[in-house]
Amino acid sequence: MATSTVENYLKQILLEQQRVEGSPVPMGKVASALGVVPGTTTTMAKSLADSGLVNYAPRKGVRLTEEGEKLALHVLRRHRLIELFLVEILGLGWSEIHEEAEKLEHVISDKVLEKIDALLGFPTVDPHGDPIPTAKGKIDARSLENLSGCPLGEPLRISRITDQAPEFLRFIENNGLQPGAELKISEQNRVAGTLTFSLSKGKTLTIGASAAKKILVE
Amino acid sequence: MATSTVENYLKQILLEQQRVEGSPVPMGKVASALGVVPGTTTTMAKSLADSGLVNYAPRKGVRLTEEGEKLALHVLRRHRLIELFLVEILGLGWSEIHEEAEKLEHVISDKVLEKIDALLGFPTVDPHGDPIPTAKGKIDARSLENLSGCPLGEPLRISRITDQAPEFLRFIENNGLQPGAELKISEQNRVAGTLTFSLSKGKTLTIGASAAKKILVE
DNA sequence: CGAAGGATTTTATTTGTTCAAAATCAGCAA
DNA sequence: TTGCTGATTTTGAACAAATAAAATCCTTCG
Repeated sequence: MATSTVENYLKQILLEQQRVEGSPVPMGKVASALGVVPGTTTTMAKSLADSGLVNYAPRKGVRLTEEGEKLALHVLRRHRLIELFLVEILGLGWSEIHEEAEKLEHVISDKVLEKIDALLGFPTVDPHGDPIPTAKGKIDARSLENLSGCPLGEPLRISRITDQAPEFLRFIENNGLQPGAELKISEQNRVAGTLTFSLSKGKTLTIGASAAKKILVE
Repeated sequence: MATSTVENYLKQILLEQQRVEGSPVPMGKVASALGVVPGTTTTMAKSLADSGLVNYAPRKGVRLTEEGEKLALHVLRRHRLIELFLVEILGLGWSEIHEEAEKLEHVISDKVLEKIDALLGFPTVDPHGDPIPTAKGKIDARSLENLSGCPLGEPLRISRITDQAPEFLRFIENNGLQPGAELKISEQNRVAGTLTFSLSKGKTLTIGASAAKKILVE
């Protein structure tokens, strides 16, 4: 059985590789995502390759095999269902659930997971709007626009926040920018790197381009 | 911070030492309770002693220090609250919760634990009737009689089952012997080592002395 | 082309946890 | 007292995961 460490590597590789289609994930990316020194990931890459979970090309990077991806998706499913569970059932704050889920995802059995899934009514997205893989390993791969690339004036609905950092999430929460919130962009200043929009409740807000990139809408 | 392994040792030592008041817990007991070879526990005992969590007397055994006991009680609290949670909220079967809790108890944060505690209405016993230590580390130490030492004819109420083995718990469940069930002993055969009693619903059951010892009543 | 720089891999160590098997000890029995 | 037996400790080795620092390899730039 895969250790927590292995599960973390696989999950992280999955997350990295679904953002750059096709090419292998460089070891440096994996190392910084997991907070270990690069040397460690090289060692791990070899051992994952030995177990048939990734394809490893030295000096290039790794890519999940079919089996590795299946496992990674299962970990991701656990992670996201747990996050939703923590918010919906236990009433934890938006910004604190990621770390909790990070630990729980490795010890929750399938039995418990399916109970949670049922209790939540078989949801399809987690609190950040990230899609929850199904038990069979299917995941909604629909790609959304981020705020900074949207036309002015049109009504938009936030559907996903792609940054789990507590400070950022607290900012999102404090300003009512959770998935589901509706807004209209009123002004975009490319030079200043800012973007101004109004929320449905009339409030107006200005944020930087880097923050806007982390907010996906439809 | 204590690793899962350390937490397991402490919890197990606590469980052993509360059943034999005063004397140190021999290493052999610890080893078999944790399913490791005796040599391993000797090594661990020394390192726990170095951290000030136990007092270790070579060839005698270990005893928790105040600090060790505090930690152990906290682990036990997590374990028992989680068991109750799994039964009450997620609807898991009686006999399958122990193993689940065994893994979860090491990754649940205090924050989550207190949410669970509140959700359950601040319970004092887990599904097996075992007392749940408070957040402050107090535990109900009331000692109960076991079935095999009780007088005939008197009405008794089951309050605790002291064996977590799934097969035994399934037996208990199938015969309606959960904590709360009421019964009257009708016959005790010391020679045959059996004990017969009738449940409130009129059903009559005969069990062996070893099983009777694991059922505590009041 | 050749050197510089950044990313990656190697190598040698460390930490935590475990096992197998040999060595030691304590208490009891003859 | 001697010796046995069963419990405990020691010793040597393994595995998973990580680090630090030296070595190596691409790519690109002058």
